[in-house]
Amino acid sequence: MPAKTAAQVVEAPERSPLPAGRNLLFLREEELRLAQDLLFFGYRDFTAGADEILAELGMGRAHHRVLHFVGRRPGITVGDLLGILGITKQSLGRVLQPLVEEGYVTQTPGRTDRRQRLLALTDKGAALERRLFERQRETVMRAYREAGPAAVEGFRRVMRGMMGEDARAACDLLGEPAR
Amino acid sequence: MPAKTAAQVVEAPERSPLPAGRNLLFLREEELRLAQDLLFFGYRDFTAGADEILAELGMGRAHHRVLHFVGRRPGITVGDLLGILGITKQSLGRVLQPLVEEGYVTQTPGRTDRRQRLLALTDKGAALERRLFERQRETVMRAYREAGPAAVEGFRRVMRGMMGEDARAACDLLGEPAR
DNA sequence: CGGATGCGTCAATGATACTGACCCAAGAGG
DNA sequence: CCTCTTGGGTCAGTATCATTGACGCATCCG
Repeated sequence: MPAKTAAQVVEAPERSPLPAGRNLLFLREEELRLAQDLLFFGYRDFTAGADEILAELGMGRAHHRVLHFVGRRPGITVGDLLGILGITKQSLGRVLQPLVEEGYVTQTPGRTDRRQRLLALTDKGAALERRLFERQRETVMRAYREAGPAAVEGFRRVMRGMMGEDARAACDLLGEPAR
Repeated sequence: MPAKTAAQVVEAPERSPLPAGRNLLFLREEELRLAQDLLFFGYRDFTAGADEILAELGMGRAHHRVLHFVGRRPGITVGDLLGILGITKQSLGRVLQPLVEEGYVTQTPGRTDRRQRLLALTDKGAALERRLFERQRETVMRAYREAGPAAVEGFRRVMRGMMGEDARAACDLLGEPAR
């Protein structure tokens, strides 16, 4: 990952009578309105495909999130998963319990601390997660292909910039090599 | 069943230090996993600030969406708003009715078609919408400033690419000059 | 007139989230 | 051994956001 801080100030004033320097310091109203629209529609359509699959199985988006993050960090503790999802123990329990009962997720006691229940995907769980992943891959790959590699890097930087400190740390951890 | 045809369609001209073959597939998978993480955390934190304000007023995200899109297209019909939001009449009614009763939104009969109820924000509604807007502006402005103008353009292209046809059309309409 | 359209509303259901309280088992420290 | 804390599960109640199906009403239109 190139950690370039190249902030190109040279920006063509497309449809704006404002000077370029001001664009950097003052986010014009219409730009933010557009961002709101993009996030609303984009996020909705990003999740739409996976939602269909989940609905067939009587699951919701929350189940997918559990499958995703458990798949990303096998052996994660319940407490860490709660921190990532930002929900309460009870909310997680309502989703996690069926996933365990139906054989998508395993719970194994921690070696050093046997109070912990380390979570991992079963083959069945990994298969479902992959199915959901592939569906979303179509959506994201199309967007990436249309937008081009440079746009993808920009997308990542902006999305990351909207995250708070906690989310950034959690996101960084998820991207690291095997724990 | 990987017929070699699919694997060989990979674009050749890229002479970057990127590894090829399996590693390329691995990178793509990791890229998409990262995209999933970014969208989850980014969208959540993007809406978090406005959600706090809404919670104080006993409202939810759905109320904000109505205020946003009605403010964006004053005089919009109920049917058009339903199309944009992608929800049912009943779901909208449960949110819209309180907004009208509490004086955030007005309903006025259409001039040409008196069956229509054209929606618009009152001063009170516009003030609340602006309050929510300013809160989100802080989040997005910080992200835009950190990422730079080129990244912002990339972000827009990618988000737009993830939208379906309907959402793109709706999004384009919203960005057009005053109807 | 009769059908289609725009809108509101009824009832029932489900997914996702919350708070507060309580319990159990296991680690940590006196 | 005996508390205190921590990781985890669970119960009860509540709220928001969404669904489907059906019905009513006013209005537009051929």
